Amino acid sequence: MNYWLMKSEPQTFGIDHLARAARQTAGWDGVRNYQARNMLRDGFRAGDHAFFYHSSCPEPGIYGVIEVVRAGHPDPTQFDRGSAHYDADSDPSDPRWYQVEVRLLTRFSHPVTLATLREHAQGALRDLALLRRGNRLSVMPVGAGEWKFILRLARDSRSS
DNA sequence: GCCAACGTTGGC
DNA sequence: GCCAACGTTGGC
Repeated sequence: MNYWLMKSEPQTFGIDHLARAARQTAGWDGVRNYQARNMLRDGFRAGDHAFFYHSSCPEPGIYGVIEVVRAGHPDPTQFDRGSAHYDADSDPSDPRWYQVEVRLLTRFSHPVTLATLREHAQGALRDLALLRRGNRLSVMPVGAGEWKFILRLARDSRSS
């Protein structure tokens, strides 16, 4: 099983949206970055887990855990003229953009904030892609050790 | 709203 | 292929 971190702006699609979705499942669409696309297409497997990260909001951080229920497949919004993510240059016979389908597993009662993650930037989370300077990837891998460590932070913040 | 950092575009 | 201009991301 692989571990990931997936970013979204809660104004657009946050963990509450996923919680209210049918079967608490949704396509993670709209990713328009080639490096992220490659991970969605080639790296994600059904059964993988991911942190749901909220960006560009009052309290950036990890708000819960989601599970990949369907591996990479073409993102339908690229062919939808009405979509903000429509891509006129994408060829249906050779789609350019991919999505995965995710299901909500756990919503943390308190988020693991970016500030908390940064407290460990020199320690257990020194290799976390999220904390790398200038990182703008919306999808990124998380190591097994980092995963466990962050889950522990979530548990600790719950009891505080 | 500001700004740093990065990706993409397009002229050459 | 280079690189300047531009657009986007995302924290603050």
